[in-house]
Amino acid sequence: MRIKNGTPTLHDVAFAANVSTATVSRCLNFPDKVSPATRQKVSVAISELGYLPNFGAKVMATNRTNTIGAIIPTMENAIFARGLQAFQEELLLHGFTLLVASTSYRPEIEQEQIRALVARGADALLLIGHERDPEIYRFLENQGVAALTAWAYNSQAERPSVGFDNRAAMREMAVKVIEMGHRKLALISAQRATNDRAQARHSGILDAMAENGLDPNDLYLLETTYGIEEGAQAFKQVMAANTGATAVFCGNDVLAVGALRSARELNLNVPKDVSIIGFDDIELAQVAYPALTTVHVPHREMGVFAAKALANLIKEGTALKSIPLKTKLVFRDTLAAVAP
Amino acid sequence: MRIKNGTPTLHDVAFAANVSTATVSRCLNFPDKVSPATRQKVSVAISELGYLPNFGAKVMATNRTNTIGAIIPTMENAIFARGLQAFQEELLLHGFTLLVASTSYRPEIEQEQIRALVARGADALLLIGHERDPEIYRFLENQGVAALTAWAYNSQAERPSVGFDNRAAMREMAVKVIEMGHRKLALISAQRATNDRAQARHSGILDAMAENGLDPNDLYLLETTYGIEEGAQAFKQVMAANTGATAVFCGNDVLAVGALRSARELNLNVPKDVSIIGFDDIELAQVAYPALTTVHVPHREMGVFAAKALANLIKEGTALKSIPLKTKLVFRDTLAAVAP
DNA sequence: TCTTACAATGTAAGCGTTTACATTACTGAA
DNA sequence: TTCAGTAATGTAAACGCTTACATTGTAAGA
Repeated sequence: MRIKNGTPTLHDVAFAANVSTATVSRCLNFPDKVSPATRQKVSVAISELGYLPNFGAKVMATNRTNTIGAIIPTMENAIFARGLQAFQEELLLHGFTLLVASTSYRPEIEQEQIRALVARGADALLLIGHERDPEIYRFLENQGVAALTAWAYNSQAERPSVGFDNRAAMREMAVKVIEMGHRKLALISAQRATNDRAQARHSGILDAMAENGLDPNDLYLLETTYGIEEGAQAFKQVMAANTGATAVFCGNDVLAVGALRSARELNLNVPKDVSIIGFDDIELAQVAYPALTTVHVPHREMGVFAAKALANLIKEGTALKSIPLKTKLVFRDTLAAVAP
Repeated sequence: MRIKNGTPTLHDVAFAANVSTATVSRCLNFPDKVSPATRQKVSVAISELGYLPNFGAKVMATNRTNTIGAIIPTMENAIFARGLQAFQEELLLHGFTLLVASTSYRPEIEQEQIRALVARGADALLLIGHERDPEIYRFLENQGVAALTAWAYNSQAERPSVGFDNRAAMREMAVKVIEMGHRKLALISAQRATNDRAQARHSGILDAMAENGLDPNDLYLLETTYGIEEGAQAFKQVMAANTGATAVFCGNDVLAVGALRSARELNLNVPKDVSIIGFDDIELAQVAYPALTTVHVPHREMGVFAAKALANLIKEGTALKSIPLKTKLVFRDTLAAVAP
């Protein structure tokens, strides 16, 4: 049997090294199951032929792609970009490759993408947030594809997740804000209907208000989409609404930075006239002027943990379990006590 | 023949629909080659069985994964995150999935990743920058995997790329700066040895200086790695060097924002005492205070074009060709004429 | 009515691995 | 020596799809 024409196959290597295909395969996958002499012969043949195992054949035979899919809203959001980067780096350490899809925060697209990545042979999936059609979970189960949720942790959720408690984190921040004398609050939130993190953050503020005997109506709520410009617009609306809010929470740093810009345009002094609070602690928060008070979220850590959990699941069969991560309030220059 | 046990296969569908496997396959891949009646029968069988084509078998039979790999320095850099996001979105429109790997700007890791993605069956690759070991290009050719370069365009480069002329863009900016009276310049650059974009930007400044009869020694050059902190450090060094530089170019906006922070700490007024110029025009540039003068790069556009080119190559065989994109100077608040 | 052409479908041969099982080659103990 | 036990290797059967080629069915033209 000669080398036919195109790329060399296992057979070609076996022929060249004068061994069987099984031995070559073993050399590649279980080197210590083969005698050193044979190993040597085979590796010479491999490099001489420039052999590279055929991916499809391997997948077909093992039913594994060593690929893990991640489905996130968008990489343009630094929090996901950072987490995904860490996720990918850790995956690499375990011999996995990352398949990426994005949803633009649209649930129906997410469904589609989940199916697409499963069809592409993803061995497991990383998803963002808990909330989704139960049917899709059934689908994943049927296909035998595990999914881990990130960027959200909820002790009540029955599905494994690695993340933090959005509600508790925001509550903690709100308690501080209220302690500083703020009584009229505002929240510029992301769309809560399709985003359980946004929902939780809102609830967190309400929790803190209730604890301190504030009327929930003293929180002026406004929803908008993601973006600096959107935050800027929303802030102007908040101010125009004239609710007397002295502290404006923002669902994330990007919105907060937009709000900050509007405040400057409105000639409002931050934090003297109004306090602005972000969430996430991305680079933007430090760079903004004044530097943003915000909630620090361990994005990289989340990615690393998620990758480890998924890799261990696939390689060792270690069951997924939820991992709660800690957030931290970071006080910079946009929050001050309310003037007496 | 019954459904064996686990997941249903083409055979099972064929059996259930009472047709041959070939017909089922055609229903899936060339629906119009099949009569409507059969199509109906088959699709009923498919949904009843919950059939999903086996990825490995498909790959093996077609020798295509419909997967395209991208190898970038890091997603944490907003310019790549944004471009990659656009790339992925466009890929999806063409039925491809994105495989992501990152290099942390390390050439040896890039090599590894190129091989890894090819081994993982990527139909084509997106790479950043031209400079790399010729051997790896030979490898790609042998494997029949096309590669397109992005984030760099160089009319002399023999390989196809979609991007912009870093050198010309920086030259254009430097010409403006010099016109404003700046005679002593500084550049906080990324590592040029492993980054042809950084190299080109440096050359661009030198070009402008030569055109205007400035001595190349009047450019104080400092190399550092990527990061706000790094930019801040570097700026302090530049000032400490006491070269009399009145305009400090930065290899990218992130470094520039760091420089800006240091300027504030040093009680230097930007742009009165010193001008700072960035590159990329990411969100940070608008948010920084004062807002950064920089070179706008069409990152999303680049991703979209790259995806289109690669998709057309794989589906239609359209040869890759280089696409030059335009940059734009954006003047904000960190550049001013030198005081007379 | 009989061709002819073409549309619809079926048959079966790959595609290149992995791996259970069979075989052969060694080693050390009796 | 011989034999048992183990280490090294070989044989060949999957894995589930696509597709070239063969066959059958159908409509139009003579």
